[in-house]
Amino acid sequence: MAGGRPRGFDVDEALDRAVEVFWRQGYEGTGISDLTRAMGINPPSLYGTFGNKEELFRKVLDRYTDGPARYIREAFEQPTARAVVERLLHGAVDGTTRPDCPPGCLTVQGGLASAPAAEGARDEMATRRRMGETFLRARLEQARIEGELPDDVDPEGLARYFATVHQGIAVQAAGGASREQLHQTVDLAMRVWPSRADA
Amino acid sequence: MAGGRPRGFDVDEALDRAVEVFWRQGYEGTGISDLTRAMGINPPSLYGTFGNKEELFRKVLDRYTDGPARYIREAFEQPTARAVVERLLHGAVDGTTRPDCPPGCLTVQGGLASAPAAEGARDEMATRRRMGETFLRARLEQARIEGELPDDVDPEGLARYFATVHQGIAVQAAGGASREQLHQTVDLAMRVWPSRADA
DNA sequence: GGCGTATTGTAGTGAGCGTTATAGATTCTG
DNA sequence: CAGAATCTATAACGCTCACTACAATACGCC
Repeated sequence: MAGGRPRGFDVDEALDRAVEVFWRQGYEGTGISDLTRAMGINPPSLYGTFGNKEELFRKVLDRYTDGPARYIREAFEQPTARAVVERLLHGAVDGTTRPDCPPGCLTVQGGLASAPAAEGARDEMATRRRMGETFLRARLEQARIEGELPDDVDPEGLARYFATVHQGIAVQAAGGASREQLHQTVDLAMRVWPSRADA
Repeated sequence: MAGGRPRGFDVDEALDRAVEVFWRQGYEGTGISDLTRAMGINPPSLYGTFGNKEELFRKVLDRYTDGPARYIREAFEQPTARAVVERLLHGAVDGTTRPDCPPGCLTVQGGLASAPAAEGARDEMATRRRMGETFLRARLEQARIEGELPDDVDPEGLARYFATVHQGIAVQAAGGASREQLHQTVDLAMRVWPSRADA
């Protein structure tokens, strides 16, 4: 086993550049030349290191989950279910309106419709969106068991509502809505949270 | 002025086919060959009749507004602002989950991120999304003046909230959510509607 | 130093993109 | 029927797409 010529670029740094390009232009709107230019490498380096466009995109999604979309995992560390949801939605607002990043959410931008050739990437994005909703639903079920939520609340329906708001925020941000405006929207959305008086 | 050879296809019928293709595959995911195949015509007929891809897409958006998205205009015919919003959101659920059409909303699918070349189409979709929100805001302002809404309500913020839910529904539908599930989501979202007791 | 190995830049692959030149077909006018 | 006008199909345009052969380069190991 020998050494071989060392890689001339930092993999994570290159991934960060790729995240931004896919984020701004979507999967289908991004060409390999856009990526190589932003990453500062040539096509053979890209293919040698990341496989192909779709595999690179999956690695970009992972990097996105651990980076700009870290707020999702962090939200679930909150002590109460209500705090989890508040943190999730307000975090989404901050994450989709960062001045140094494209507006919107990587897993939504261009992940709704696509040519058959991009089906793999589209399905991957849909799966990741569903995962967040599933986690939230489990957290709400736990909250009902623990008494934080009334018994007559439907955790699945409530989780879907908040997921809908979450994704709506991404569309709003992509359309140019401001951070302040969307934080206000989240405050409104939180009014749906069931109070014990409701039941 | 002479007659010339008559057109061998129905323009509106061809537009309907184009609507469905763009709806399913997005603007960038749709090739001219996809369109000509679905419309049953050849490229010169497409270009002679509709201009080019972007002009065709604008005509497709118009046709979509008068067809599958008719519910938006119709919602504003309701007598009260609350009924307008209810009709708007429940109409959106039905429109984005039609069994005979692609799931989701044409003005959202692929309208969030794109290559610079598709900027025109993207801007057009963003503008149309904003229009609905602006109309709704005006209707809510009117409702406050007429006393249907309390004075301390912010029509702009409330309109943005419902627009967020509206667009979130489109993402949910594109991801496979069912009609029943989303109608339930709308019922939850409507709980934000301000009651006079709130103020 | 020489060998094996991994990464590099250059250049190019076939396929598909949006678009159009060209010529034949079909209509109305005179 | 002659001629102008319009739409048609075939075929191709230049360009970009995702992807890769190839040969040169830079390392660890013996």
